[in-house]
Amino acid sequence: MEAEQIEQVRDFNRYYTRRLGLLTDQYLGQDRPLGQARLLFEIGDGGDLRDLRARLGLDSGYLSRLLRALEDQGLVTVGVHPGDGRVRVATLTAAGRAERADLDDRSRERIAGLLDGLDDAQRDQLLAAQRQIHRLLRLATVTVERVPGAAEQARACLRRYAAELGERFPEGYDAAALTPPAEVTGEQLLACEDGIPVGCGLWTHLAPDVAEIRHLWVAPEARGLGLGRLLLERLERGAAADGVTTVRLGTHTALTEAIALYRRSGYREAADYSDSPYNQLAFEKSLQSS
Amino acid sequence: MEAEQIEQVRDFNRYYTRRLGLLTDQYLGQDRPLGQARLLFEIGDGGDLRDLRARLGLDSGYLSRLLRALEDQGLVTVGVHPGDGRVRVATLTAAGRAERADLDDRSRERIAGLLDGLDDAQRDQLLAAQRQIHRLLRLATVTVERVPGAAEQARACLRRYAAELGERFPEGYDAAALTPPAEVTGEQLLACEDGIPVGCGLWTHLAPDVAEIRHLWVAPEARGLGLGRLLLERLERGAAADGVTTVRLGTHTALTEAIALYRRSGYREAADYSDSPYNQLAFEKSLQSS
DNA sequence: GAAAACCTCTGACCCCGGTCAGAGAACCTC
DNA sequence: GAGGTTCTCTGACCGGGGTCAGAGGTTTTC
Repeated sequence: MEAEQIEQVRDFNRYYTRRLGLLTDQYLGQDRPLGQARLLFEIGDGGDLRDLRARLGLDSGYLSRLLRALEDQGLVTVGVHPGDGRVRVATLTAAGRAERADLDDRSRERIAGLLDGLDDAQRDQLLAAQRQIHRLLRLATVTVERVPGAAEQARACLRRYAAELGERFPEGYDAAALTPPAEVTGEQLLACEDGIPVGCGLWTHLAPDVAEIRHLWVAPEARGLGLGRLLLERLERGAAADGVTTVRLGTHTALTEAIALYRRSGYREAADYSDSPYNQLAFEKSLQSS
Repeated sequence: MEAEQIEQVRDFNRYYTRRLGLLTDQYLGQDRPLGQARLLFEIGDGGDLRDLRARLGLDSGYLSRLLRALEDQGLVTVGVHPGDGRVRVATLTAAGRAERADLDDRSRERIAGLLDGLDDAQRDQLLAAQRQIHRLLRLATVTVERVPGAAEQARACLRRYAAELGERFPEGYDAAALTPPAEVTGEQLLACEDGIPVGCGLWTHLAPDVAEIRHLWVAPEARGLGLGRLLLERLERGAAADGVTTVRLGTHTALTEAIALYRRSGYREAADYSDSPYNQLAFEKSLQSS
């Protein structure tokens, strides 16, 4: 990686935070301490203090005092949780909601003021570039790790996968078919974003030089990042390193994005090799060592 | 402007600042208060306390205490200004320079760690998108205002313009030729970024329905933003509103970017209308009312 | 029903960023 | 050289963010 690229990113960050400081921090800290403002937003439609503390990462004493301040201003009421007398819940009063909406408006106005200086085409360019950066940064922070077949996080992914297939297949889906093989002879990968699982995939041996890729799935909230391609490439690389020269996989005609991904990645339709009723299409790819 | 666009910008800002908080603030405030870290950077190769105060916007008492803290840590020495005994100057010690370099490195490493998750093509995309945003934000914050012909900031622009022409014209340039007409019958525009002049331009009447555009210039530090085009459009719009149907302008063959801009903007080469020796090329455009 | 676990609040405390008033030294002007 | 100006430092002060220990309730467990 070039030092110049790093410098450019730093420059951009400097510029952007400076501009943003003018756009964001000030609007929040208008006449209210920042902590209070953040809390006002986070309370939203009410919440346990326990939750709020966790979400904002606050000390219990600190939170308590912030809430008192907001209560004194008539923006918040704190009551007892109906189910558990130890827990307390905060809710916004009408004045609190108005105040929050007001902060929100001011923020929006600032952004509008900025966008005002651009014409339509330029605005579209700006938004497109932002989407691009957002996408790339998310992708860059995703970690992909090898995990044992029984890993709980991987199973959680498979459960979500099964639920999705049940919705998407016209004939429904029997979750039993997704159970991972008793022992994975290849490897299973788990993708996490900020510690939360957002994708998985595995390959096993069908023969010493033939592998099957299965359970390749990306969580809906992480789609469009290019994570499917990333997982697929890692799986292929792992298999190739293990002597595999041919990769097969089966899929269902309802999974159109997956099929498109396979085609883009060099897979060609092949004779069916599986007896699963859900594998309506079979694909194959030879791995050239590179 | 669509509410949705504003929301998207806000979302991006939220995401980016969160990510950046992990990338930037922490590295600075590693084990040193933020104020001290900023000061460490700003001192650089030494500087008057007076300057530092102005640049960082600090109270003299506060600065004094920050410096004491850094001095106690052996990172900075404060001496007397050779020329003026009242003024004091701060310089980094070897340890101070090392510390600064260290902070710098840590920042760089964070960025490198982020970019690590991307392949070459994605990195290029990221940088391109950042450049795009940077450009558009700068353009969005530029203000363009009508100013009287004698405005000091406009004259400053013209002086810089003349200096540049002197360098770029093989035959040199006589600054007298740039003096604005005694009275501008049209209007003069001044573009400023953060209050600093970065461009200018004006039009005057050659006849009731014919205008000449002159002194269209963009400061080197603001080139590539699309500011030239912006100024040109505003001038044309202003002239059109005043009944002008034909705009003329003359330029020099050495000013290739300007010529390209005129061509892009619908100007066609025309017969020379001016007697200025620097106007080697003449352009003309009819304004259709729109 | 007693002990343990859980949740919240209170008071005390810390550091940092920031401001103010005034003292003191050096400089400039006349 | 007197008097005003400029620059810096010191001490005092404030508010906000943040942490800690412990008191006091409520709930769960045994």
